[in-house]
Amino acid sequence: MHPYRTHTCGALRKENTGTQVRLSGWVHRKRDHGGVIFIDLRDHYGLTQIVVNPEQPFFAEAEKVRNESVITVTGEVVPRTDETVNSNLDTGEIEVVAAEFLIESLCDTLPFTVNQELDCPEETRLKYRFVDLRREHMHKNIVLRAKTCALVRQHLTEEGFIEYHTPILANSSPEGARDYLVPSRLYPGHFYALPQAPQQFKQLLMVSGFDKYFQIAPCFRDEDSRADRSPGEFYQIDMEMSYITQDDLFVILEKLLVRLFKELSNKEIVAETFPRIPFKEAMEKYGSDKPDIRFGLEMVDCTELFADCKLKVFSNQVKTGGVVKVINAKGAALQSRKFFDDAEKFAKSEGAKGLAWIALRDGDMKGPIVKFLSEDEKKNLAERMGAEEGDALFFGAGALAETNTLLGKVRGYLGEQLDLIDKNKVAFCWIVDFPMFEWNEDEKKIDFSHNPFSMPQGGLEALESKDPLDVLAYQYDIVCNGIELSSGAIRNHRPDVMIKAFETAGYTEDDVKSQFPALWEAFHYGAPPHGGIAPGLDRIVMLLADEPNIREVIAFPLNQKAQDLLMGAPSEVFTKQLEELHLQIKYPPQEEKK
RNA sequence: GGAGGCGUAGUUCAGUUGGUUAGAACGCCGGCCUGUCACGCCGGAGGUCGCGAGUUCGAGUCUCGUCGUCUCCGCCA
Repeated sequence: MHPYRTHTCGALRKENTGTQVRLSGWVHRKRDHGGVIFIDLRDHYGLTQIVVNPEQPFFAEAEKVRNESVITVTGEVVPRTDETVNSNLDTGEIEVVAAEFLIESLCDTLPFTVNQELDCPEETRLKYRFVDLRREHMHKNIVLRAKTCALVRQHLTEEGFIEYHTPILANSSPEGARDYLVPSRLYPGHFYALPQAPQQFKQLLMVSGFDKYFQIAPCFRDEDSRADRSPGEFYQIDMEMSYITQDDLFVILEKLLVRLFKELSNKEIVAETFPRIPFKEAMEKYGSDKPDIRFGLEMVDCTELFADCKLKVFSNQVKTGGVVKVINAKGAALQSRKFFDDAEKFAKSEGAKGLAWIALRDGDMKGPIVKFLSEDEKKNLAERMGAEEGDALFFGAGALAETNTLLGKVRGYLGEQLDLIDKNKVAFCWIVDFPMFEWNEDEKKIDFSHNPFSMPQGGLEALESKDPLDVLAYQYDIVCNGIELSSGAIRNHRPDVMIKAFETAGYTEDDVKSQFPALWEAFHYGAPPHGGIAPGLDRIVMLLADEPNIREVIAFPLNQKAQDLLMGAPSEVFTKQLEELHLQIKYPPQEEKK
């Protein structure tokens, strides 16, 4: 076997002039001038130009070698003349003149190009992921992901955290997402479940007397995918701490996230202490519990201004307990009629009955609804909204929750259409004070609105004295640019408070005991107050890399239908394997086995 | 489970009111070229227009169905 490289393809500089080197890598691009061939040789580290002269015995071989074949070249480092220096390359001041040329392995005709990143179907990219990952932006993303993990470990270790490993073969949990099950060979009819999150384990570690826990934890959920949600599996930066308040935790997480974005992206962090927005306020102002606060367009309640309005769409809502909410799109009055029509079309596509609007131009209010408004109503509206010449107002009217959500979507739409979103900024916020319970209209009962293990604000006293629907929880979300990075909570570590909370949601003490035996037991043996959070690693890397799709930051993602097109998972298994596991397959009617 | 967008060469796309042999760029194959760096020039191959049915003298184009794919809703710590 011949020796491989002495240097990488990103290493050589002018100072290396005159040395004999050996480089190995992929043929990134070839420029064949007949008399001389230039090869851009690529490896993980960079590109180096190789020169092959015609008198060499391997010249014909070099002419034939296709892009993405792997070669090893030996030769001298030669400085480039001033005119031929390539300032786009780190190694652009030199080139290597080939004296030996070895083909390590050949490349077939490619399914898509590596040296030009043209779009191609994701299906093809996933099937040839090993080629796709060679492309610069994918290669960068995966490296960025590794850097993110390294920095998380470094930072959290410096902050006194310890990384733990929790089981992958865990137990099925009754609430939450659908589990991935693993059949047990030793116990017929029994199953492990892959963890949806190491939630209970990390809480048990706190009870076990450890203090600051973290884990870059794989999580498995059998749910459908989205652009920002990978199917099947994803990673969380899972954290838990004892003796901590909500505010303590916020400071710790702010430090981590600010450091990640400062060191790994060029983006401007809008505020290093993230605004804390109560859930209710977020819904009122942004119509979302994951608002993008890189832009304004906040919704303002104008309900009472339209109590006696001639426009029935508004006044009827006011009379029947609904609301009228308004957005002031500053400077949008001069947009075309099509702009307003499109906005209404968007609102309708989201389920709105319509989208009223008013444009302030030529010193007056213009728009289809203006004729129904009195002078007083116009004046009060303009005052409430701070509306001036050049602004455009958009209206949502209806039941409170639906109007908030709908107009919130319109807000996002307008933010994009009016180009108000600065892609170079990252705006974090905390959503706090989530309600502990919510009303389940279908089943006519009170449900937990998020995590049943959150500590209610005010503890036992609040549960006993307040209307359950008014009880808030120490439950919070961290949101970045309109993407939810994580939920978290100060946990409920008191069995008495737990029983009361579960009773409120219609469960008995026995339910708690039987469904969550480990935590229930553990909390009877001295449990410290504790809390935590678990920001999604993939989503963070997605934001750092500015990728719109989470699969762009995962080396081998499943496709939308939870298939691995490269490896062929999921696949059928041998009958013997099924027998060992005491399993029999019952196919759905249309999919009889061939 | 539901809705929408898309589906034409290996890849990205064009393709007129339905009308002759479906085009371009990149890639591939062959030839020419000694300083390029998205090298250049000449030539060539490559297509079941996703699939099936229908309307029509005639369908890439219109209709219906079906499959695939992406996005969204449902679902989701």
